[in-house]
Amino acid sequence: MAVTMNDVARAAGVSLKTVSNVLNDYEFIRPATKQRVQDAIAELGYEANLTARSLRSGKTKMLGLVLSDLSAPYYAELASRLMKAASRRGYRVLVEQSDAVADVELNALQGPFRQLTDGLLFTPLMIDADAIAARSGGKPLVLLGEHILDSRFDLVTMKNEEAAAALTGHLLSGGRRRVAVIGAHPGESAGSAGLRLNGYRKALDQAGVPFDPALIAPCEWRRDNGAAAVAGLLDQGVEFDAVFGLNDVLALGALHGLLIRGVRVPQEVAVAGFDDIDEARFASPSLTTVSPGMEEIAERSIGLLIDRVEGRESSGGGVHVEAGFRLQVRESAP
Amino acid sequence: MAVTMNDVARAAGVSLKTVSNVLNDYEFIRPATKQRVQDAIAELGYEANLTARSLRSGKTKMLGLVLSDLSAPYYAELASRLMKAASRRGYRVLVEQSDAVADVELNALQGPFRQLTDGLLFTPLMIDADAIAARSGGKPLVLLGEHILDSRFDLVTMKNEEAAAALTGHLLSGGRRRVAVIGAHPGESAGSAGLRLNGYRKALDQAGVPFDPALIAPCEWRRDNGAAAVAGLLDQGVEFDAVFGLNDVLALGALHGLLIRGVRVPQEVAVAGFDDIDEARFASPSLTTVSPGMEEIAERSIGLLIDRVEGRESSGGGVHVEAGFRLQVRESAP
DNA sequence: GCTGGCGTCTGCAACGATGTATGGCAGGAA
DNA sequence: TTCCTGCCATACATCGTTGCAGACGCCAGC
Repeated sequence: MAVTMNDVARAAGVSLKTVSNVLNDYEFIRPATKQRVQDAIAELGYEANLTARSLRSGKTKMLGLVLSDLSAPYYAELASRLMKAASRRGYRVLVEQSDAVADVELNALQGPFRQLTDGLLFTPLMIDADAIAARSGGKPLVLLGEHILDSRFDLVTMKNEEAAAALTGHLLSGGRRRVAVIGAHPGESAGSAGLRLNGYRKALDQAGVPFDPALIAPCEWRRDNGAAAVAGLLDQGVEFDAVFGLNDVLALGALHGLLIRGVRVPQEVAVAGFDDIDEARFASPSLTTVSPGMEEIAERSIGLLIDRVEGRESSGGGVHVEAGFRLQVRESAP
Repeated sequence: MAVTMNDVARAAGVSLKTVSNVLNDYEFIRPATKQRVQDAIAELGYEANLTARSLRSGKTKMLGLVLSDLSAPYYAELASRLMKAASRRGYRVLVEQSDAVADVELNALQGPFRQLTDGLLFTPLMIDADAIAARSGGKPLVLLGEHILDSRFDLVTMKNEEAAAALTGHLLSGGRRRVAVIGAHPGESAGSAGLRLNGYRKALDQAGVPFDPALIAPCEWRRDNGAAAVAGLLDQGVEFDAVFGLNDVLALGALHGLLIRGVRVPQEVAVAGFDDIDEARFASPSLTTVSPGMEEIAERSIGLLIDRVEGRESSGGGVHVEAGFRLQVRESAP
């Protein structure tokens, strides 16, 4: 059997509760007593039973993270950073993959997963604000990403529109005039795809370059779709001198698709992405992209969530954080 | 407050324990009683309190996964698959990143992390078998990877040596004679690097090609090191007509490094990797590599661990599983 | 010398579930 | 009838911790 607080109490010649008080930094304990208890703890190798503590206190010191797929590089990096940020503050992160399935997202909000965690970081993809509001009980919830913009919820996001505009502006200032966009989600305005497309259009307007719907290729954000999309454009005879992949894996897929077809990058077509995943630096040619300040996103969202969990942040309305971004100009679009 | 079993019992007009019995599929319950209880559960929206259940039963239905860095593509994909495999069997996975720091690895074996989980999947990098044996308490433990080969422990691994030999054989049969190896770990024989290097040497021997130490570039398995290593070889004037990156990110880094220096792949130098991460298919040129049967690794290791946890597998000695592999021939080394 | 307050420590109950032991009530065997 | 056995349900203790209320001793103040 494991050593319990009772064993420690007996060994130190104090009551159970005094041991508990020592462990919880209760103020009024004589230094001598405290020392005796700590010695007993060390001697017996006592470790607090986290399950019992959770049952009693109602806190698990775990935070939930819901995202579609941990194997996507952007999410993998984000998860890694979030876990480190949480760890620094004494929390663990429990990850749930939704596979972008609505039912899974709903269950993560209220099922056993929620019960195991003190607060939730949630990337909603398939469900809307009302569904979230209806399901999410009293526990703290911070949304990640941009699919929901609702004053009821805390949200940590990036400057999608500005960053996309800056990136498009960079392409235009390099003399490109026909910038294809890959990965649009038609009809969506609040999601990353919609916002980034908005930024693209704004940059075109500002430069006086006409918008051509033929240049917009809709698809899901998967690597192979990037390659397929440029192949489609080439096959349809659509002329373009630059490609803006709405995220990096799309752009990298597009890069691959172009090179396969013998199109030179960046001489004939420039390619740019969004996210600045590790891989972007080491592609050939290396990928021009936007760095979304992931470290800031991780730090701020964990900070905000823990503040809520521990009752430090209690402003009623949803707090809205926008992390900064940085243009990473590399070989694919100098 | 949340609904408890007591509320359900009252609503159904039965005792607390009867509700518990219904939930745990106890055999002798009258169908009518069972129905009444289930109705009450549905009506009140009762959900079992997992923390209380854990405290009482001593099981958490969580498995621990210790790896160095979740943002490495190989680990991200592995973690994703492990989580799905666990989920199918009613378990969750709690991930701990060790950053390849010995202390963190040791603490994962015995600290609070261990307490939160019913069993552990562990990728040891910095600590040896004796350290593991000394720290790991009575709970089930399955090792992943190849740094430890000890009959005391269960181990799920891949056929590193055979696969590396097959890959090297492929390069040789394509007419290459000077195959550089990137990512060796000098002095290591049991780890992935050592085993893969062994396979390389065996394939050379079998083909009667002499081994040249000048072709072996030691470095840590990071993307940038791949590029740096080929640059180093080129600068030193070492001649080579193929590069074997001991994992894919090294190979991709090398690919990048070669292309930057104007070396044509595969015309002048062939490049091959190991792991078959998603990115390998979409590199330019696409990367020849070895697919290590990750799905099988995930399935077998989770299966083995849960068998241990639930007491189905109780053979004393360590079970040793080797997943199959497949050569993925692509453009970088046709 | 009594009261009041402060510092220090203690006992009891409770968190919400499950294991053990046991108690009824049938119905069949002795 | 009596005893036993099989089915169904219950009461109580228990897992290891923390919150609450209070007890105890000591000193200051009057």
